[in-house]
Amino acid sequence: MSFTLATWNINSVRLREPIVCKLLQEQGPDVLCLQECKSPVDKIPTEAFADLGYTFIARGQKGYNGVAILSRLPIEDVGDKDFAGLGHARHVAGRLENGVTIHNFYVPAGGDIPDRDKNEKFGQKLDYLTDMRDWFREDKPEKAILVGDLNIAPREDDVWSHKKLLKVVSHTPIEVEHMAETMEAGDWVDVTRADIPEGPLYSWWSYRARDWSTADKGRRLDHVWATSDIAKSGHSSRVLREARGWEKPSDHAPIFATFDL
DNA sequence: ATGGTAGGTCTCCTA
Repeated sequence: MSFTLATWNINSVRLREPIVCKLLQEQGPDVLCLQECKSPVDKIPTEAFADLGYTFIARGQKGYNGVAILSRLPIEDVGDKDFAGLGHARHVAGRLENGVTIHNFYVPAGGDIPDRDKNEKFGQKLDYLTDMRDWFREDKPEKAILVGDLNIAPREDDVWSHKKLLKVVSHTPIEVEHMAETMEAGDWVDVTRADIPEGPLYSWWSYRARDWSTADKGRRLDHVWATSDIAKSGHSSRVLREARGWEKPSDHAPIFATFDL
């Protein structure tokens, strides 16, 4: 069995219902994981997605955060976890009939100042990653895929300027360390980078840039990981960069990967 | 060094 999975920080699923449908129609992923739905679950516009053959699993809250998994394959809701006890809707998991578990994450952005003494949100981000690490250590994931907006660009070629971003939240050494520990704890493999080892693969460009594509000051904040037992079945990774230029775009582009299992 | 844009909600918070 082969299935294609996509992950996309949608920055309001209600406002962007048309481009979610466009993605489903034009790209036809079997599973689409969304982050920053910014909607209570009962206000997610699921009817249009259902008409295209997609069921959904979601966790939501008013105004902030929110994650959803749209799927045209049968999928079972296998729960969520409130990492770091923030009380935010940032994680949900589903299981496909082939036994593969899909974790959909929206890791806290962490505010502007990369110092937990001066900025509580940065501490929460680090704590969130530490809690993920401890959970994966305790309960070793198998046959699992982890996707989402992890809000960290770990490698030098994951940002437009490594030097200029070393002290910018998303690319600081302490965040990169925390991410590496989380990966190691779950024996996760970065499928996107296993597939495409070199060069920029940005998935986010600020709304504040005048000409985002020409300036191309992007970061790779969105990730597709798989546990090492199934990571080799992942292939055909890509970023749908054009989606950043669609009508009323999200500031993130979707990432794709296909798994043969 | 600074400010720039976007979304949700209800006046400013978050990204």
